Amino acid sequence: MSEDIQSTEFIQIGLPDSSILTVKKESTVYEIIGNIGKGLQKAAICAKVNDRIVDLSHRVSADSSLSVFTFDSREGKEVFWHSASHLMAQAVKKLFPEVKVTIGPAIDDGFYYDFDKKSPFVPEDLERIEAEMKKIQSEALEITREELSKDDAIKLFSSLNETYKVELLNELDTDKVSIYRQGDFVDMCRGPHVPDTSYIKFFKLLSIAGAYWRGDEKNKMLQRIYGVAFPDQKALKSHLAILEEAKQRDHRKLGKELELFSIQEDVGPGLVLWHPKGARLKNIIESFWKDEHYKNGYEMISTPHIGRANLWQTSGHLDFYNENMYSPMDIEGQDYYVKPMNCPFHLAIYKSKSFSYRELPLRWAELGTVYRYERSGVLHGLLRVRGFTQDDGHLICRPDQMPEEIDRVIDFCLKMLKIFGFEKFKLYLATKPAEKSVGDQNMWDSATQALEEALKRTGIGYEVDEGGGAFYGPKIDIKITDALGREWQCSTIQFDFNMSERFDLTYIAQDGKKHRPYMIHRALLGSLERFLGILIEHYAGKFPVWLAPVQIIFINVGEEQKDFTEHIIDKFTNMGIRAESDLRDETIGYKIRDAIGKKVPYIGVTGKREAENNTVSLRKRGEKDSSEIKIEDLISLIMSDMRPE
RNA sequence: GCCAACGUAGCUCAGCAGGUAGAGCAGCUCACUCGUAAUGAGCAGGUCACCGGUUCAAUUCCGGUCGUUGGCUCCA
Repeated sequence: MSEDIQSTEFIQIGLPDSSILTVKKESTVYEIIGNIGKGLQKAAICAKVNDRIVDLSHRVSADSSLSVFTFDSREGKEVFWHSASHLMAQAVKKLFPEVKVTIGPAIDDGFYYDFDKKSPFVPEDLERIEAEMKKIQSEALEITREELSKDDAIKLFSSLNETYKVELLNELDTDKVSIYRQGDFVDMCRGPHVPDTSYIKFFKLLSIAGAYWRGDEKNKMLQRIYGVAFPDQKALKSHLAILEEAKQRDHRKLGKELELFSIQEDVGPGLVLWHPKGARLKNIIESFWKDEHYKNGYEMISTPHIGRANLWQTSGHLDFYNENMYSPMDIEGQDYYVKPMNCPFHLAIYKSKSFSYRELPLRWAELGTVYRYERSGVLHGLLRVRGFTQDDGHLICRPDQMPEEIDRVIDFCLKMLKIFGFEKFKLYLATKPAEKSVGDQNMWDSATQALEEALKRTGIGYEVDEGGGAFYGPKIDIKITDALGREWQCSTIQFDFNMSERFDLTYIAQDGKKHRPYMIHRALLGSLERFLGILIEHYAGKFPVWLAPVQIIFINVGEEQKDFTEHIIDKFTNMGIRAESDLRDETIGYKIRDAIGKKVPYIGVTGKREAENNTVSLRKRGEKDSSEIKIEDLISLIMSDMRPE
């Protein structure tokens, strides 16, 4: 090559900090990163070259932009975990050659791989697989990408008897596919991947589960293995610690320990029994909820648990929600159904008189207990039950009032959730379901648009959940993030053109004619059962004073202070403070320990000194030291925390 | 509903190559009267989820049912 064209052998790489790096043409991404820094080169997992995420072995042949992803980025994690799933698949194929591989993606907090295996994996298999993975990891097998034609790929995977891969290939409409090899393992995969198996240093296989091929219950059930992996030991350990912490906070465990609720076989799965302390908690939330609703312009209404078939026919539930409803009961020859939703009753109230445009908007709310058939396998503590109390509400308004009503309800909702200690939210716009929906397309379009505009006005940002709407309309769902960073959906704001049609709702407008109002269903906490389950885990059972079923436990030091302690309890109880005493003939250390286990905000010790001074020795939750406080001061301390904010 | 695991005292869990069960905690009684995370002793507590089969004998083995758990599908 002559001197004068040498310049064309170099290309320019633009970095995110807008600096330019000049490198040799056909350099690998890995080499280029080496020019940025050795540390980054070592930590790099994949990179984005001109908006395409590529392997580090990717050769760059023209001027490009480049950004590097380490494990700390979402992209880096995804590639890392995806490679971990391949490592696991390779180990499984080695140990169980007869197994067919299917797919193995990264998920939010780890990865899985689905295998078709005749006899399911047993827990001991996980250890063997982990050991094999360790071996392959230490061999540092290079992970290489190849591109080949679809036909060649089909031939390849047919020869390997990987029928699932062949099935996937047959459905691809591209001509060229990529495969990745590591040692003797080959998988069809878009990639990218880490450069070699040594990257996947620290991992743990967590669980085995059945999963349908392609997520369709009509298909064969495959064997799924879940795992996590990290580039360093500390991260793995802290991840496992979070899993352990989640176990400790499990609302089913705490619900039992703190005597909040039970779900019993003889009563029925998915049916919650609220014990005194749990009912206390639930009642506190309910009365707070009612107060807030009155303050925010709502009226409370109250409706029955069952209704005649006619009602459910009119509402469309018998046609569209039947699989979630329980069989009817016969009352004097008429079919009655237990309610799966409250709305038909609310609309029946609306129908009972005629409304002027001046009376709108109506905001009606009810803590209505509904019953839905849930398949046995989906029940889960308080988070998924068959009977639950919705914090339901319906807004009926004129079309011109609609945007403001949606704004108001979103605002109300976020305020409410913040009061319960949730700070992070995600908003979703759920659009028309592909199958099973009512109402014409225009209605769907305009309703969806109205919700979307309201979402935009929040300024929080939102995602679209395509096809996630209810059969009767599009909706906004709000997800909260709890203390452990887990997301939960509670709130839902659902547009409903359909129900007002079906019930023929009208109001008299200024023109003296009947017009159709708009209707919104909304639940802020969702289901009280689920919300309480989430709250228990969010607070790890250590409820703030205003929610704590027991706010203070008094412990007497000796027999002589029994009367004094009982006198205090009476006083506190009269003030509406939730106080208990432990007057047992036990050592104070024992009773303190017991009270700490109950996670109450305050423990008050009453001994000789306190009885003489009319004080209490106050020990706050989480603190080891205590301090003497006057009874009156203690009362005002607790009283000042009786309401949130 | 599907795949897998599990179901023993109020709770957490041992145990049983088949001979009707044991611990700790909680409970009760007694003694101790105690100053901030377990005082000591004693007592009581179980149709080993339920139904059926094999067996001289089943908590143990086999089958079914119910329930729970981890997922899948579905969802507040």
